[in-house]
Amino acid sequence: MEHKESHTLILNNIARFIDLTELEKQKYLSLLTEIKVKKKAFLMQAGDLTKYEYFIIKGCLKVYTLDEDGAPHISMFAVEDYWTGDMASFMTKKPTRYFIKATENSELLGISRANYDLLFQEIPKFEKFYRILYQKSLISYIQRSNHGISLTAEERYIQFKKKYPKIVNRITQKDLAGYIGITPEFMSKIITKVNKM
Amino acid sequence: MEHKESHTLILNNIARFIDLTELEKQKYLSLLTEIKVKKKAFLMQAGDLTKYEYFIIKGCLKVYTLDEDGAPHISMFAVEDYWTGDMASFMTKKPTRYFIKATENSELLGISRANYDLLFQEIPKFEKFYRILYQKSLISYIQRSNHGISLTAEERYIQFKKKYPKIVNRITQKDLAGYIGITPEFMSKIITKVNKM
DNA sequence: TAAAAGTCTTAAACTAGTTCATTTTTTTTC
DNA sequence: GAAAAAAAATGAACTAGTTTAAGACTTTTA
Repeated sequence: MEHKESHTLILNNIARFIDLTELEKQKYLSLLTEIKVKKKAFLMQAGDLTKYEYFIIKGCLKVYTLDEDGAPHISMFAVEDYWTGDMASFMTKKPTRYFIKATENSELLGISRANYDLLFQEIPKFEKFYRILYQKSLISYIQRSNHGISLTAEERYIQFKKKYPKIVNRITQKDLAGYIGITPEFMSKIITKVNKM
Repeated sequence: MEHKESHTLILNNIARFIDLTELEKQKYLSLLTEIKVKKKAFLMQAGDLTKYEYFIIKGCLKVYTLDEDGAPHISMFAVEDYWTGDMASFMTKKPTRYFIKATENSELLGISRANYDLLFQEIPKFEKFYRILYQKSLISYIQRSNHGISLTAEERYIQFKKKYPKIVNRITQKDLAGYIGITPEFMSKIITKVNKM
């Protein structure tokens, strides 16, 4: 059966780890909510209760916290075919400390907490999907947390370019600095230096 | 039914997220391997193929990599009731870049990759167990990777003491420095400073 | 399309964390 | 329980990254 483009995208993402029957696909899609968010608009702000976990169909968003001095620390950039949200807040139902802001006009599919719970009852195969999804995310966050404490800012920048070549060109240098964990001024120095190497 | 102490420990860990019948418990326990490792001995060294994922019954181990200069970067301390290993290498069946060394005489239960795969076939409920286990680990690694880039070494030390009060007293200052991501000399300075605050 | 707002660059003075070297204290080993 | 090995403390000289400030460039908005 033919699906609309956004549905094909998310079903392909899921098909990486589990096979669904046509009926299961329909059931799954019925649990999702379509969300559009314009450039510069917020999907989530600190203090909000986290309604959804999100899958990005189109666009780019930054996920960040603000420290006591008001400086942003970006924990991820979410683009097409990525999952994002604040899992801690989504699971505990406590207010989030994160902001999620679109850096481009974006289209997402969201799953609510109620539907997430329902999903496992109705299609237990999704336990496997999330088991593998979380396992892969875990591997990449373990590496990131090691790199954060063991590499210099310059090395982290080089790693980022290698790992996410397509994302580098879609974000500002300032936001990249917020992800690498340095000031925009020092980011500028690093880029100048690395580019002339 | 009565289980031996190490089995009670791991079954309680699993009972946090799923209920098993007595038969399932027996089946699960039959898939595990008992492992003992003496203080200063390695459970794993860079270059090894990762045979097991481990559950710690007793003792303490450090999981770390060595950088080009030979400096250790510790990614976790594993104590009683913790899970550890190198998930990336365990899943991909490629050699690990990690060392796991016992800092105390330790007893573990290991599950091999073959038995891990078998487990999901025989007791599909374990998909849920690992889904939740990985989800919780992910939440804590996301936080750690954010802290690594946004907090000062002193703040990371204070966080560590708050989060793992029992572990602080079981490890050397040098190893703690390797975890915080600083030199032992600077660790010494921070501790002196924080203790007189 | 002009003005406003935000981003990027550069530079000088500063601070957090490193390096290297030495001494003291604690732990391990025989 | 003495000797050896490892860990911890201290200090001086150094480097990676911050802060503040100002000017140039780019993007957004009316």
